[in-house]
Amino acid sequence: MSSEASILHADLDAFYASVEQRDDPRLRGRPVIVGGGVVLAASYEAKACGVRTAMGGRMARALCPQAIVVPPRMGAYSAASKAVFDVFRDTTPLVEGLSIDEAFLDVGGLRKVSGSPADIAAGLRVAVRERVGLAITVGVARTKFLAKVASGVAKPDGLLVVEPGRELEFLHELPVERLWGVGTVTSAKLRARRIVTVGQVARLGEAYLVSVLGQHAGRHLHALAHNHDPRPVVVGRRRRSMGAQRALGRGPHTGADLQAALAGLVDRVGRRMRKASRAGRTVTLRLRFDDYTRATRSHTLTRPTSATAVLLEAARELLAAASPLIAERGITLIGVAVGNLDSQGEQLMLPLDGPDEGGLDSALDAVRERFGSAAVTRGTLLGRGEGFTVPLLPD
DNA sequence: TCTGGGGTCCTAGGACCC
DNA sequence: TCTGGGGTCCTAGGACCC
Repeated sequence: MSSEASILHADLDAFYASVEQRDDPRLRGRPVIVGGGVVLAASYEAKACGVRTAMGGRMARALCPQAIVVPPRMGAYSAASKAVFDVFRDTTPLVEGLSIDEAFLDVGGLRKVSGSPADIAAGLRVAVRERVGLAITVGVARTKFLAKVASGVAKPDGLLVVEPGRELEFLHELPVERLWGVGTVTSAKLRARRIVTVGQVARLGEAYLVSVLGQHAGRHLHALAHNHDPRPVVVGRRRRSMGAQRALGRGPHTGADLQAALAGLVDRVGRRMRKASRAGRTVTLRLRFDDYTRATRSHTLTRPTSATAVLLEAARELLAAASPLIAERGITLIGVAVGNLDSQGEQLMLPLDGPDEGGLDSALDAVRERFGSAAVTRGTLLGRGEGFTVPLLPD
């Protein structure tokens, strides 16, 4: 680990709501809630009334009757996100995106060019404000984990540098919920044992934490409480699954309703996969029931695909197998996800007339005819046998 | 507080192979 | 006839994050 605090965690404040306030001056300085049924984002003015992300819309309006509720504009948010990430990448090539509105930046080794990490972080905040018109909070520390904790503490519109000499002092005062990976369940387990602060966690043995929280969570928490986090900033992380889901509300829902919803979801996922040139093998059906219990059912195909028809067939079989459960408990949410994502496009086996080059070329021509000339080049051929396996990069 | 839509990672058992 | 240890893949569930 570097001896210098040179990892930045940059996090846009109340992202969706801030984009709305940026784009509509009438919303500035006023409580704004994005999303009607459920709160997707709340401006700081709305948060001051007690409105929280994922809260039901009815409750949010009760807490904050003067709030302005606007529908989400996902296109505007992803455009804003792109612009912000451009600013990040102009700062350092070592950018690891975590979500639409946050990223880690490693600025180690840039001191001579760009100044100290604290200077770089301050400059980043100014650049995001000037170029994109949004407020961003930055935490700076030696580890990713501590940088993330620091930005959480510094919100909103803040900057906090945790110097190496003061790390444990900073960390140990904090409530355990500040630790990345401690959610409601872990927090409740710890609080039941009168463990409330990170400092208290740090005084516990690893074996004890493992006995309470399990192997991974126990070790993880032990390490974090001592600020041990060797994870580097990783560039170019790829998505591992793609999914879509839809809340259905309380029933009754007919079989035809469910089939239609399923087809719509698979169509959406398939489109997104093809657009991203990804193919996947594992189809997972997600269900949530009237009593808020959940179930998943999955099936792994022999070959990766992004073809809607193939994915839908697998999803339908999973749904059919789950129908007794649905009849028993009542369904309120249905989702489909495709995992085991391949970096290649969909692969197609091409039969070959003969082993000669002419056979190859005519096979390629056949593919180009079907999928467009950009779909495949000779350099993309994978193997030779009965034919060729061609990674398709569909439109 | 009665819950949307998008993800990540881990655990654990069973099948299967050597 | 009874029996190892190790590894990988699949499935289902769960915790957590924004």
